[in-house]
Amino acid sequence: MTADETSESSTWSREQDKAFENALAIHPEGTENRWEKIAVEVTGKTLEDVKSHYDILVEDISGIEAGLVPVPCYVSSPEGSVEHVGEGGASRKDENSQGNSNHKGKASRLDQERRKGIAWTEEEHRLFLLGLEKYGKGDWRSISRNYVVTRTPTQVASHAQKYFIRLSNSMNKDRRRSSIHDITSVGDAENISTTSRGPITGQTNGHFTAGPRAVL
DNA sequence: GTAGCCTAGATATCTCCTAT
DNA sequence: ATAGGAGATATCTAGGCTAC
Repeated sequence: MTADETSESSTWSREQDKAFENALAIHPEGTENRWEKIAVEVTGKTLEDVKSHYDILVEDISGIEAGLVPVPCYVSSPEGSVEHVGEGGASRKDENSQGNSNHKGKASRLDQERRKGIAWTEEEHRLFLLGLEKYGKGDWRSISRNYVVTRTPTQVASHAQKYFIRLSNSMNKDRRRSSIHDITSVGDAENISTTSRGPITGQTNGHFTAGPRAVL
């Protein structure tokens, strides 16, 4: 994303961005007069503005999908926690749920294996939001494969879990520490500590659910 | 400086869906 | 009908931040 930051006419404030994201979710593809409705929601922006903003977003996604946009690559930390890239999700799960039901144990857990983990970067989180917007809630595999390629589906799901918890909590509590989950739209990166409401909630088609059993 | 609280990532387990 | 795969949810643990 660069275009909208350079040209003044297309400068988007955080609030506008959030309103835009909100509107996108509220008026999914297929909605009649979608862009007009979205433009109404985003104060200070015209129909053309929101359209071009969306185009930029789409271009961004295309670039990411085409591998043109470099993403941080944490292939294997010292402990080898993030190797992913591929069908990650199943990997560990297979080992656990498949045969080793005997050790729910931490024994094999290499005590230290659990620790830390690599913190999500804003970039990853934004990719996550993009993927969430495109594939919707539940399709962690696709999001992992096409957007947050540095994370396994399991990691994405875990991140999503916390994200949505944070989201629902933040509705009621203003008194929260800032966190990466405060970035609720792809253009919200610099606004981490502000009270952001206008989250991408995984509504791809106007419905909240994407997975077979929508909970959360 | 210390204690307590909050956040976030990882992991374990359960449930449901789909393929064979 | 069964097995395997995938997502959802609960819980644990570590680190960071805030208040005292």
